[in-house]
Amino acid sequence: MKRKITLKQIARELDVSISTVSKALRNSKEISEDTRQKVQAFAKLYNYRPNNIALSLKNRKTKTIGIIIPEIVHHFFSKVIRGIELVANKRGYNVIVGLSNESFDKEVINMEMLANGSIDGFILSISKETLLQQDYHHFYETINQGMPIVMFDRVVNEVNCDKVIVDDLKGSKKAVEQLIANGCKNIAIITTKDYVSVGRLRTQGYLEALEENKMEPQSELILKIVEELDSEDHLEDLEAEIEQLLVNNKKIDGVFAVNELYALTAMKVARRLKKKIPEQLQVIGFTDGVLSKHATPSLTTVSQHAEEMGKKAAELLINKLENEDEEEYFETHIIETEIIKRESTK
Amino acid sequence: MKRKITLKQIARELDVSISTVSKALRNSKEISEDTRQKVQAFAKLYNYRPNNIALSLKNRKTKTIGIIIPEIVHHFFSKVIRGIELVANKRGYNVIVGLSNESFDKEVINMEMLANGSIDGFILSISKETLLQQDYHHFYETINQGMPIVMFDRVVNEVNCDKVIVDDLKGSKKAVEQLIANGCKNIAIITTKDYVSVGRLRTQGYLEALEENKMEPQSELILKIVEELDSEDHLEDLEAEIEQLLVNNKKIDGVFAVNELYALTAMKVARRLKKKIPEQLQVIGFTDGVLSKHATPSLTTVSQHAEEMGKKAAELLINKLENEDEEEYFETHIIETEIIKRESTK
DNA sequence: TGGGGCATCGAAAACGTTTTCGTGTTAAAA
DNA sequence: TTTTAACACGAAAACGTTTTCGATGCCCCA
Repeated sequence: MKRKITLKQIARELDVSISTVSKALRNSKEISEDTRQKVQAFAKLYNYRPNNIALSLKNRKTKTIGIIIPEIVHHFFSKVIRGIELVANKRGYNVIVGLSNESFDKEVINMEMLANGSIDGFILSISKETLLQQDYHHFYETINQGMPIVMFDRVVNEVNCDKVIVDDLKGSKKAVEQLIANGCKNIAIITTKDYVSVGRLRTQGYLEALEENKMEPQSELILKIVEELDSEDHLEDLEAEIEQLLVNNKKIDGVFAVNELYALTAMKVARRLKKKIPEQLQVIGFTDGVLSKHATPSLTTVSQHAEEMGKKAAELLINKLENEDEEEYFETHIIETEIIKRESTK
Repeated sequence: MKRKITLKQIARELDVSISTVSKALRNSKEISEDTRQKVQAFAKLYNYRPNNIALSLKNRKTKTIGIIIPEIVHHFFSKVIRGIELVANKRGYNVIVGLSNESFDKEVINMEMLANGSIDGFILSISKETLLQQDYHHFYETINQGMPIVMFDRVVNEVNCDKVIVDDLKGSKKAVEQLIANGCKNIAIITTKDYVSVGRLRTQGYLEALEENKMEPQSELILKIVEELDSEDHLEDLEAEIEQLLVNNKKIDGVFAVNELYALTAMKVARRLKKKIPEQLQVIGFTDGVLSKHATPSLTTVSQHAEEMGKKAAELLINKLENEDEEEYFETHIIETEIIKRESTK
């Protein structure tokens, strides 16, 4: 077991100074052809690689970017990570991830751990608890210390930074319009509580679509799920709530769900209630994940191009990192949604 | 925008030496109560945090572990990451991920990027291409440099390191035995080519189960899929192959698939062929993912406890990192599988 | 012969820590 | 009064780089 070789060791072996070795390896013309060859040969033989940590300390940049997301076992987030990793790697950056697990405290702790020199900038999606408490001091502080942040998907207006979002409002509007065009007269929405910004916006899109089509919104067709039911352990409760919605409102012929789980559960309940999909009930979900494609019937969804989001976020961040001199200017990039038609709609 | 404050700045402001500041902050009793208070107050006021990079350089350890996986948009791998992150964080470590994208070159490059001081050890799952080429020099080299590796799931005997695997053989054997117990007489297997170790082992488990139950293996019931068809773009080809299997062998009344996708596709094809599940055809899949739970009918699976694997791998690695003095000793931890019964079996 | 200029190299600082060792001061012991 | 020991602090090295600035030696030309 031999430790990694350093400049100092090479210098000692070849009986030259450390500076000479360093310069020789970087092909400085200060060094004679002879010594250059000698040093490079030796370095190659011993497979010398500069120590990243030392370089980070010297350059005051680590060439790694920190990702903070609420959850990684999630198709959307893992796709975003893949996108980030793709462009990050291409541009010579590494990626270090922290999970907030939807908790405010873990979000703060994770950010503090990484902000102490480990990374050059953040790409993050805000945890639900943080959104609920509306406490954003940790974002302000890191930004204040000169560390750029790019937020994606779950963002917040109060914080001044680059953002990458999907056009939730327009996306859900398009989805509901699709249902209307398909002949639905009574469209229900299954959404989250309003403090989740994406839920709120999607609800708003639903309402706007109805309004613009002269359809009266009916409060009993709007089901706002408390997030506790999102967990796998509470599937039955979720089913019960949706079942109640469908049973109490037999006229419902279209369902727009703000995520995959809600949509699939709705289809499951509908099947139990002997409602034919899409003949009697059409369903569209937001978030195009694996489930949608492989469901029976397969689910029509609003795709939010998660990987694109990741790529864009990484580009924004790295651009900012590599042009520090630029004046302050924050961009909010909107990723267009796209309706992917499958079997759950006519 | 104020940069993060350093010991040197504190020292200058308070007109003491850097060493004094450092000691005061670490509550050294070398420092008088007075100065200690003064320094700590000042540090708190300016929210001083030691620079991680400097600490890493000094201590020659980074307190971060590198993960290399073939793919992150994958329920199994993201669950493993979550497990790793959980115990890593609890023990004060960060996690940095690299994706090999099933490519040998990217695996090597990623490992080289991280091995130059950025991390203390690796947790990885080998890419398919590496398994195919059987070129493991990058593993040997990093181990040789004193950097420990823990492999999980896709491991290889040739490399001497800690491993965490699921008992693929026993797991698939249990699954097939379950099918036999449920009355299946002609059980097909949908598996991968043999160079994927997990595929090979699961096939072996299938064969052993048949043998021990005095059932003759029939080569026409063994379908080995080339990995190119795994991609989302080749779903039709995959379906075609499976359809051929089922059409050519009408007697098949049980299917064991080595992953979720194969199992779900089998069910889809069966439905098209008007085969009732589970009455006429029972299906069990390996890998318990989201798809299984939400499929219709929901899929009976062999769960491999991905999160447990991650946790165990992280524990093995960190233990090794924190007891460097120990003599060489490598452990292969086997995670027990568990059959989760759902609707696709009787 | 003296000096200018070039080619080649080394010393040292810097990045931000921790830690060892030394030093000066003061109070207690002899 | 002198010696000793405790106390409080600072200097410096070390981790592994890169880079600036000198320093040497040599050749060439006046």
